Amino acid sequence: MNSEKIRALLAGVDLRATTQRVALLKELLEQAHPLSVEKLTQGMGNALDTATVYRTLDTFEEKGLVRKVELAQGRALYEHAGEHHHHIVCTECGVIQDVDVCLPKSVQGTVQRASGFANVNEHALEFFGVCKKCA
Amino acid sequence: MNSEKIRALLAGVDLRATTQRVALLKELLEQAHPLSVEKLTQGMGNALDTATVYRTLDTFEEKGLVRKVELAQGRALYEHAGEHHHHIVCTECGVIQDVDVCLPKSVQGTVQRASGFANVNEHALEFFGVCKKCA
DNA sequence: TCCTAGATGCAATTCATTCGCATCTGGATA
DNA sequence: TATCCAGATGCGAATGAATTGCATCTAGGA
Repeated sequence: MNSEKIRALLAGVDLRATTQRVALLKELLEQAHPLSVEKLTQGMGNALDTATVYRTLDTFEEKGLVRKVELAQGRALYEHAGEHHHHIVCTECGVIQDVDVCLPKSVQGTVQRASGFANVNEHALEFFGVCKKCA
Repeated sequence: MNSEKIRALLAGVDLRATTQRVALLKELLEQAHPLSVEKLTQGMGNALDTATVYRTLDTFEEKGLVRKVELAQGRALYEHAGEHHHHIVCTECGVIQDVDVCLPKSVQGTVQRASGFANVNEHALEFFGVCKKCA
């Protein structure tokens, strides 16, 4: 993914293409799985300040560029917001993998009726197991 | 729920029935929904030290008495481990409600085959929406 | 090229959670 | 029932992710 495409992505959501934003978005696109702020920062050679990474990720999330994934104990993970999908986590080593399984479409409607909520917009689904390497 | 029953629950999982454990378990059973450590402590009149609450909840979790629910931003919630169920969270006010919807039984098997994991033991499923009051 | 709203870096802060350690106590034993 | 001690608790200090205040810098339009 070259810089121009990344700058176009930023322009598409009305964000100034700062050096830091380009670097961070590139990192998120290249590492196509959920990453902690620490890993992201390391991946960019510690060039960005931690506070900047947090603020930028928040901005990206508001613009729909990234998704925040709360899987790990005590630290948030972020991934580029491609198509809707879920994850499976190894309870031994913590490795995270995408899965393409999702809920039957009818479920959110069922939940809405059963819960009495005015509407149901999203869901999060994670599986936990043991990966081959750890088994 | 009287103290004797609670002491029996503790004995059933080989835990000493201390004043603190009885109080905490009682609180968890009476408030039948996920609670933060802060709410739990308040609910017991701030009688227990925070560190004790954390340590006791960890112990309860190991023994299968409580389940830790990671829903809120930056703070864990705990609920008495009754039967397997999921939650729906209001994205406006944060209220959490149980839902009895679950995945079709076949899904974990599908995930196992698709992911290449050695086994799939658990899953977490949360819905997000807007409750009637906030709509 | 100039100008400024917005972005960044740095340091200090917040806040949930954990830990070290001295003291206390449940419950088994004599 | 009195004694004893492994395990539990309280307190305070420490940790670590995340946030914030503020001075400085810069992207990008004028």
